[in-house]
Amino acid sequence: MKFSKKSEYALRALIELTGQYGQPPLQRHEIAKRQQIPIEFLEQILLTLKNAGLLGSRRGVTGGYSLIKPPQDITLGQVIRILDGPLAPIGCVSKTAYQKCSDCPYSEKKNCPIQNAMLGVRNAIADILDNYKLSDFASGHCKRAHA
Amino acid sequence: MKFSKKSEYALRALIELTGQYGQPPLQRHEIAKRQQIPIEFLEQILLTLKNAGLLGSRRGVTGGYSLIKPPQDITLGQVIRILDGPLAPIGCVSKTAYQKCSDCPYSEKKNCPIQNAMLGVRNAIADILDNYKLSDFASGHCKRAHA
DNA sequence: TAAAACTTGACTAATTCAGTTTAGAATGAA
DNA sequence: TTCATTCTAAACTGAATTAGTCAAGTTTTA
Ligand code: FES
Ligand code: FES
Repeated sequence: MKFSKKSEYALRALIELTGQYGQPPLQRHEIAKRQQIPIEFLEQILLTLKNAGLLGSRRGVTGGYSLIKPPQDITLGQVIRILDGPLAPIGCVSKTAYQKCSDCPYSEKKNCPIQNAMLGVRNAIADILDNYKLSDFASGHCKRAHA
Repeated sequence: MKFSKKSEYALRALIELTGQYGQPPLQRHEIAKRQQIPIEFLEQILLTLKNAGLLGSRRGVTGGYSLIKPPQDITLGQVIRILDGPLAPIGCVSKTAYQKCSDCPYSEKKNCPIQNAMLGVRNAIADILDNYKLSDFASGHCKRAHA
C-alpha cells in the first residue's frame, strides 16, 4: 500500500513549482538540487506531468518547467493517479479504472464483503486526496481525516 | 496503491474460516475450491497467517485450518499488515513501521507538507481497517468512511 | 501401513521500480 | 551563424516484488 518514489518526487517537485507560480519557469536542475532528486529520474517525472497537461515547458537557455494551471486547481489525487494509477486498493472499487474481480465468488451477486470494506477505504483516500490542492501545501493546511 | 493478491486471497479464505468458527477445521483444498484460489499459493498464505498467530492447524486425515481466536478479535488491518506490510502510503507516517525520509528536505524540520497530507490518508485507512472485524464480514456490516 | 493432510524451502517467469544512458531538437546569447 | 544550454524521447538496466509452482518432507488416523 505504498506510493511509489515517482509520486513522492512529483509532489516534492510540484511544491517547488507552486512556489514559483506566476514567475519565470524553474529549471530541472534547480528542482533536482533543492529537492535532492536524481536529475534524470526527475526529468522522466516532469515529462509525464507535462504530457498529462499539468506542466508547461520552455527550451533553451531561459527555459524550464512551470505550472500551467493555478495551484488551487491541481489536487494530490490527480497527481498520484497520473504516476501511480488508481487510488483504490482493489480494482472492483475503483471509480476511475473499475475492473471486475474475475475470480471472486461474490463478484456476481454484488454482496462481496471485501468489496464493501474496500469501497470505504477507497472513498476515504479519495476524499482526502481529491480535496487537497497544491495551494494547500503552501499554507501548511491540513485536511482532517474525519471531523 | 493496490493490495496484493495475497491479501485478497487471505481475506477470502478468512471469510470461509469465519463461517466455520467453532466447528471442525476446514481443509485447504476445500477453501481453495470454494474461493477459486490456486491451492499451493493458498497454502503459503495460510502458513503465513498461522505463523502470525491467527490460525491453528491439525495434520492428518481429519486435519485442516481453523481460526485460533474469535472472529470479532481479528481486524482487516491485522491481516493486511501481515501480508502486505504497513498501511501507510509513505514510511514517515507509519505508526507500525516508521521510517524517516532520508532525502526529503522538510524531514528534519517536521513541517513537511507531504507528510501532513499523507498522515491524514494513513489515519483514514487505519481507522477503517483496524475497526473492521472478521465478524463484520458475516453480518454484511459496512463501516462508513465518514459520518 | 498407507492415504490424507499439513510443512518447509527452493524455484521460476513476468512484471514493476528506480534509475541511467543515449541521441536529438529547440532556444537564445555571442 | 554558431554554440552552449535546456528540454524531449526512447531505449536500456539491475534489483526487487508478485504470483505462483514444485519437490521432498512430517504427522495423523482410518
Ligand atoms: S468482488 Fe472484488 S473482491 Fe469480491
Ligand atoms: S518527511 Fe516524509 S515526505 Fe517529507
